[in-house]
Amino acid sequence: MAGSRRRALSMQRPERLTPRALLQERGVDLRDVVAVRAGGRVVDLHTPVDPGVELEPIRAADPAALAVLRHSAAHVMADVVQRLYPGTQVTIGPAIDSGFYYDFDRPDGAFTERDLARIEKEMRALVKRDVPFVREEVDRDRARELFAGMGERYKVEILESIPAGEAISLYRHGAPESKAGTWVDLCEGPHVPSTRFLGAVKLTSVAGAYWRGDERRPMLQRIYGTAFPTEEALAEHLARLEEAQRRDHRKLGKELELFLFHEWAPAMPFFLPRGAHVYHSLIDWIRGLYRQHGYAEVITPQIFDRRLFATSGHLENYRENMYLPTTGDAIDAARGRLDAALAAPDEPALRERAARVLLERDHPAFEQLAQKPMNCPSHCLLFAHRRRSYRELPWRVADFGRLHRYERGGVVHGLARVRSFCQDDAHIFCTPEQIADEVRAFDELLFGVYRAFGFDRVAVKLALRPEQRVGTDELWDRAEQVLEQVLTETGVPFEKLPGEGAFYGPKLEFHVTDAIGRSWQLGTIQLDYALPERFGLEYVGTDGAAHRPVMLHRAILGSVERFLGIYLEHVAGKLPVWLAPEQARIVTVSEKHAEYAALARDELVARGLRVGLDAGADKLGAKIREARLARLPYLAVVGDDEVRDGTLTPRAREEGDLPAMTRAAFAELLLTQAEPPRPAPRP
RNA sequence: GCCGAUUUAGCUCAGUGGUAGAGCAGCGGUUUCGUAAACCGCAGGUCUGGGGUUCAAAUCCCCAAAUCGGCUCCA
Repeated sequence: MAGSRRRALSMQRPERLTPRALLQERGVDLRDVVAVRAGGRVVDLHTPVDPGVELEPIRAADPAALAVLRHSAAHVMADVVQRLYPGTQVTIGPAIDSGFYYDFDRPDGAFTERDLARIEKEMRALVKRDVPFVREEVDRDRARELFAGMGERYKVEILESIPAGEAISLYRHGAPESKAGTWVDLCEGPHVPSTRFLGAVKLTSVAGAYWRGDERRPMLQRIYGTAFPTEEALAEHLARLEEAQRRDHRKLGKELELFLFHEWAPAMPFFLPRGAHVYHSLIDWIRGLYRQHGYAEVITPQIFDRRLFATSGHLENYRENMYLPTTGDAIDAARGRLDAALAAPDEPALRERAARVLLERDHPAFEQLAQKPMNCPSHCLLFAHRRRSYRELPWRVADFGRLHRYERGGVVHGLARVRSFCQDDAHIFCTPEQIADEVRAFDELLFGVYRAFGFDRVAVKLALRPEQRVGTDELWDRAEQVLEQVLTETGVPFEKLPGEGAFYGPKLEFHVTDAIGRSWQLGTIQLDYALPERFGLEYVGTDGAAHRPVMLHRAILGSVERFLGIYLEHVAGKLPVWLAPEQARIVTVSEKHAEYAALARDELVARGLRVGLDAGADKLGAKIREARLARLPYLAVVGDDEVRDGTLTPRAREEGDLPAMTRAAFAELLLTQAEPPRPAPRP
């Protein structure tokens, strides 16, 4: 066994030294060395390594140091928590992208903001004392005895899940001479040499989290925090968080009067005129691209007989996310039958029927209808409505239909996750031979669209078959293969996500990185052999025989709602001229200039521009402030000079003051920028 | 759905058991002004909804809803 041989080797070779000793020999300054990279692994300075292994110090400023530092901060936090709140058990506490967390099982309730402040204070004190971290390898039985003795049930469970033969390591920190003693955790490491390296720690929030992420297991208390080598780095991080808060699309949506929510339609956005304008502009732009790329747009119903979704498999596989509406008539009829049955309680047959009405799900009045959560099934009906020829393929059907999906209360979030939305959805019906070309063409179109919006970093993921799925394994094999092949051919780097595919087919996911470094999934293309099968779709091939088409589900923006939210945050509410609901506003210096300002506004509006007018009694400064807060691309000042010369003095959102220009020149300036972008080919 | 928090005027928020407040926005008036907030006044509230405790509830307790941060799930 590898583990025991490693131990045996180390016994034979007592010359194994610690990286600290080895680096000191080489005269390396160790003051800011957090850990070392030793033959591809990150290890502590005090963990002996095999002689001759390549050592590369990781210094505090190195990005790789952050994870080590934060994981150590999690230990310090757990130590403090267990001292302050006796009886609390520890579970796991990893470093994450933005910091770290530790999950606790605390018998006497949840942690409050106040608790966080208290814990943070104690952590700082411990950091200041600069106590060392020490690693110790022990055998499994000793570790079990240790944690069982401390009553740490979760640690014992983790211990049991460590594969036999793997080394069991403990980490201690603390001052044995002090009253607090040392604190020990079952941990793989590595850790910083001593608490001094945790330059700046901050606890950020508390949350519930299931043990091992499983909603059937106990709910634990998770404390989130973050740590940086210096106070400056922490301050920078907090500033970034504030920036994200400033850009929050929910806040911008309210401030810029784009959309709102109401508790009578939870998680279903209402778009105000300005928001609706942006929304429609996005759709119109995509529509224009469709015309160039051989798509045909269709309109399909909202509500269907249940048989549509029984055929597609949605009622079986997607039921928990579906709205199953009914009609007043159906309810009244059911109620009538129920009343009649209850009025004749001596009739066993009627009583039985009443019982069935009460059971609702057995009664035909319920679940007769289904609100569509996806467009694909109705597109299958369109395909099937007459005989199709191979000459018609690929048939690309686009649909901006409104979709409704019931999402659990805790998961909805602004525009990012809603219950009513539309996608830039299209389905491509094609022959198996056409798949690769279609995926390639889509890929090209998608990258062009993202670049047009300023999303330059795109990550591609290949989501493979999930557990709950329709279709045979052979179909899945073929589908997964073809997607992987196209990606490999086009040379797009990608990551595989096992188990993440849709229930009807594997998919490519396209994730963009926004202006402040966050990643969002937007587009997707999904391969589907199953739906054509279920709907019995066929086309006549060159051979005169019937063949089954393949279906590709694809979207570039994803949901228009979600895209709008992400894009608003990407541009911090500063919509470009082509999308801005109000492209410019004429503001007057005083009310004397109102007449000329109205004339200028009318002229611009007549040229198709979206121009507002502020001729009110406020001072110029106030009007400018208001226009700036509304993030208007341009304002144009009108005072005595402009009225005299027949000009406007524009002020641009980005460039600031511009020289006075004629009204026609200003119109030209706006018109050139009002042109929607053209998706550029990949460089 | 689960854990925790929040909900007071259109918006942002103060008010912790004893007569509901501020700023901004709105409306009216005064001012007619040159690049991020003129001045004065007026109006605006079943304190999210329902139930309870109390002489008395925005405030304490219970139930529900919505929202926020997470978990789980996803476009």
